[in-house]
Amino acid sequence: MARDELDERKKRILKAVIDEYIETREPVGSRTISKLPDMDYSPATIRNEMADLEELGYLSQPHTSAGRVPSDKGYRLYVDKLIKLEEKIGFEPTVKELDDVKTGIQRDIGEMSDQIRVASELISRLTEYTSIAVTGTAGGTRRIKALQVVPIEPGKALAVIVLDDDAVLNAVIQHDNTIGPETLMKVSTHCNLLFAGHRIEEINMNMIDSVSEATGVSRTGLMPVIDGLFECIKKAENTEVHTEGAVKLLSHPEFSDVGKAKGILELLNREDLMVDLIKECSSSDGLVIRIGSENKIEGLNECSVVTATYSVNGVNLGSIGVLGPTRMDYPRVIAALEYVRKRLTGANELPGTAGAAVNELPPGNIEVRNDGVLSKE
Amino acid sequence: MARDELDERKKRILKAVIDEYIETREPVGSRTISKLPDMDYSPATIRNEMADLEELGYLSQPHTSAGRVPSDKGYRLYVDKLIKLEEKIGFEPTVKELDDVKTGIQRDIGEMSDQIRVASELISRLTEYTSIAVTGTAGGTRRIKALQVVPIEPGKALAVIVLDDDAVLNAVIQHDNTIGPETLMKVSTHCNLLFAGHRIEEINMNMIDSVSEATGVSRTGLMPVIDGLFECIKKAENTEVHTEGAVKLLSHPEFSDVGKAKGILELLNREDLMVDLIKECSSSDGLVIRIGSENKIEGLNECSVVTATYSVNGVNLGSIGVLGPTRMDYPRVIAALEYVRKRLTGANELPGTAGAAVNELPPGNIEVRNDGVLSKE
DNA sequence: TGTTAGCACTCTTCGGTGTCGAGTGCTAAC
DNA sequence: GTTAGCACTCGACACCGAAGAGTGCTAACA
Repeated sequence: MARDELDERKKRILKAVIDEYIETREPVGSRTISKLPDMDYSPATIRNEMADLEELGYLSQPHTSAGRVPSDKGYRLYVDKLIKLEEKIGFEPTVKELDDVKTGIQRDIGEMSDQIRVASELISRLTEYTSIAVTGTAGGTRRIKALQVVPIEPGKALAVIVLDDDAVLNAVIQHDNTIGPETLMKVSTHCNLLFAGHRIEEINMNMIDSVSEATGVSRTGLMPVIDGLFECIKKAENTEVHTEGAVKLLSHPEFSDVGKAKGILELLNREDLMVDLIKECSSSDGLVIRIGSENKIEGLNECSVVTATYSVNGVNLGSIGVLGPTRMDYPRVIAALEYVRKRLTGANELPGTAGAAVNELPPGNIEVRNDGVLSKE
Repeated sequence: MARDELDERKKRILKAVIDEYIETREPVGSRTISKLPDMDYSPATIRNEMADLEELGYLSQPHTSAGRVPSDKGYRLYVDKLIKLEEKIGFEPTVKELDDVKTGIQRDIGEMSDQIRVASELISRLTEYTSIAVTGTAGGTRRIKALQVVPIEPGKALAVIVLDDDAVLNAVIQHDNTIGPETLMKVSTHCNLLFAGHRIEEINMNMIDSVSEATGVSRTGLMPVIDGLFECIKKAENTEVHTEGAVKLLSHPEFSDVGKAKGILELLNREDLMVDLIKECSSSDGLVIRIGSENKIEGLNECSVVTATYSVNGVNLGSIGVLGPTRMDYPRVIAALEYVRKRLTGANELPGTAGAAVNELPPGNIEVRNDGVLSKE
């Protein structure tokens, strides 16, 4: 049936109901809607339309004599078709917040994951929701800029690698005591010369043999060093999960039941689940929105997650997800994630995209509508 | 008046009331106490004693016809004088838990603060309360074991320091481009020779001049390098706060009110406050217990904090605090903190104290009593 | 003198009842 | 197709009374 294609009035009413519900968290009645500006219908008409919308599955009623509440399907339509573009990007953080982005994101050296973490913190503050940052799995695509092996004491050394995105990694090397410090330095210099500019997985036996030849250290003697380098990279690849503003969940009345809140906070601590949750959504380069039961994790059925994946220079930095009740301020969350994308990309001065990033709206999920004045107070 | 010195029977009743209250969280009535084994008095007698204890400030009544609830003063006496030694140390973690200590605490190299963090996690799991780990301020007392300056690219280098407790620290050095990589290596070697074995604050102008002389780099040219070293140490000194098991707060019925829970969880996120809270208690080398209003932080008046400070080889590693409701299982918390102290000290093989640590009970706060069989089911 | 039994009293908890109001669905009129 | 009117439903809230836990006090007892 083509009945699923709503007419304009139904869409307007649905949007009004959802906007209202997002704001008040009260089931909204026909009278409330009919009183809105630019809503020129009587409560009775609205009632009929709302009954239709309920039949179609976009709204539901907590009990017979209550107003209507959006269903997951309703929210889906809302984020896909009903939110206007301006609502999404008409949004600017305060000066203070901008400063934070600068000091946080623009620091030019150090762990790249710091950037995502700071961004996550910012997003949590901007949206007043919990944000989850997942970094990592970028190691494979990054190149070695410099490396050094630092002798610590007999049998112990420290491998230090600087990657091309200025991340500094180190790992301890335990070697049998046959290599003296001077030799180790020579190994270090040669490895640096040979490996710089390459990705870690490009290191091959030829290179190792060449180092072996130049330094007089046997292949097996070199292995602990090579292992140390790999361990560095492994550290960088290790996905890190960072949650920001978890307590904010408690501000939302949907979690005023401690048991419920506890359940979700416990899920937040399950790093494996969070990685799945965020990563699963990060295939696309845009925003992905998961509403209520669309989340596969049990216990998140009353939550929505909006995820954005960030990459700079083609390097995947990580993803940030915003977690809140399904009754979430979607426009604001989308705006915040896109805003930070712009900053993050701009801060790293990727030529050609820095300024344009804000216009890169998520593909597919969002569509611009220019009809009726669906303004929201 | 010497009335504050309670007779044996009052103490027994007080302890019974507190034990009972800790277990059930119900105001405890005279009948309940009189039914306990080894409590050979009628409810009426108990009632009289309880009335006295209330008058003395050790108990209080939520309302006229309710049972009694311990006051902060009551808990104070409880932890100071009433808990038996066996209750405190008769406690062993499971095999799984022991493994965790081993893999976590015994890792022989890396950031020392990891140890405290793992210990904190363990304590939270053992006690089912929230634990707060504060590390740091140890940098000043640690010595440099090895250091290295790694050239990264023109104008940029990386300072790496290994301290005598095997902590590895690094910081980025930005220098004007007058020092070439070879010279930098020479500087590195000379600094390593001169500074190894010293504490960072022992580095003086004489040493720097000596490096300057040997390498031909001017004093001012060397300063960025020295600054980088200091920055490393600053990183180590930077107190880090790590909270474990914050969600567990929500398990306790005293925080079933979301507002209350939120308030405390927000406090937990305030690193500055947590550092104050934990550090303030860490002057002594034993356990410090702060009950309810004894905590200076407003909003923690219904909580107790038990803090232990850990040091190995005279080096202060940090402190761990356990945060829970005043109705906390003090014996268990004390046991857990002492148990971990033993492990932490043992793991680092401090001769002479490893085995004895468990007997080092906190000075002053705890006293052994051998009277009446105050057994607890 | 210390202990205990008995009893009246207090105060919370909880289930039941009644009212109020918001909101609906339906019908009939416009 | 829209709207006014009206009966109906159902949750929220306040009120009431019974039940029960626990107390303080008094008087009797060892």
